[in-house]
Amino acid sequence: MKTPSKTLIVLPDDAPENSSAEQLVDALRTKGFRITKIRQAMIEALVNASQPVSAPQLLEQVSQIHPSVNKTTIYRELDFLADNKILSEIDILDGMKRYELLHPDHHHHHLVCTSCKDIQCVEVPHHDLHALEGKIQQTHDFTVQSHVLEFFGICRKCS
Amino acid sequence: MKTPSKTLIVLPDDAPENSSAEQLVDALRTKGFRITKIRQAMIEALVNASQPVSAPQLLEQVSQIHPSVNKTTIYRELDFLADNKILSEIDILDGMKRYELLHPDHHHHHLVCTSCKDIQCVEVPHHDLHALEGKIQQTHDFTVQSHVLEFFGICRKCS
DNA sequence: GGGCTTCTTGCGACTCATTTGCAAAAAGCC
DNA sequence: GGCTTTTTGCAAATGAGTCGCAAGAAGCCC
Repeated sequence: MKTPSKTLIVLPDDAPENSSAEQLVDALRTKGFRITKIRQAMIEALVNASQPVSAPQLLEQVSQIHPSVNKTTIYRELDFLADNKILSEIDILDGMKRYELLHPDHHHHHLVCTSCKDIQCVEVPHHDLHALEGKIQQTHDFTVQSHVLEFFGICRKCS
Repeated sequence: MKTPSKTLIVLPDDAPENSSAEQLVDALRTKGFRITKIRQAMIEALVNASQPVSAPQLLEQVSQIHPSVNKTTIYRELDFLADNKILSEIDILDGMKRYELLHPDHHHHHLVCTSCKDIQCVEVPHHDLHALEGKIQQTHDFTVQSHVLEFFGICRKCS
């Protein structure tokens, strides 16, 4: 079975980005927020990132363009971007949070290689999880707002 | 639909513990490990815990019996117990790991209340996740070793 | 019980992600 | 340009988790 099954959609590495830095910046400007050099640089770094990035990684990247950026600014900006639904936080259990662009129309999960720490995306059929969440709601009187589903293992390169 | 469905087994709050502190201690002794006062106290605390506990929480609990315990000991002991398949680690995204007894015959997930931080358990039908892992293996050349699946939302008391 | 070996523990210092308060700097707007 | 409000930098603090090492306890044999 070499072709992707109907219930598991492979995200090709060269999938077109569906939100560019300019679009995101414009949306923020429209909402009345200021567009500073650092905000701009962070959004660009995040748009260009091939994998979820951590705050320390972003600090290093942004420092190359704006050598005086402070880590506090990076953290505050990450919170700001997450509050504005531009970023989502993910946790690969290595002691720090990572961030990636939030694509409003598609929600995916990750394959984390425990050897090289590489992170791939997988799209999991959502009706299954939704059905499950519905059952949880009924049997546990619990209103599910979100979930975390990540897979850990060994990627092709490391196996 | 008031009765639990076939695919979602509710774990009642008063479910009998299937591993007592004595059994766990005996198993460790049989494997040749020493049973120290702190090891004993930690196992008891974990057996009696109604929810997954963090290292700082355990430190506080154990301190009440052994006021001189050091946090380093707590962390080392948690690693030891996890290595010996007595504990499993869980992550509710609040910045620290939590631990609970590992029940070899049943694997479950959690419902984390984002308001009061209460954690309930849910057993999720495993064949679904296994089927998914099999597909991931084929389509991504990725050998899945473990996964994390946790649900976040609002519990009955907080709604 | 005494002594021995090895496993555990306490201590102190350290790392590192993340947070806080405050005053200075920059953005957007008139 | 000047004003108001948002952002930023800095310095210091917090808090989880880790490390090296020497002292303390468990289990064991006599």
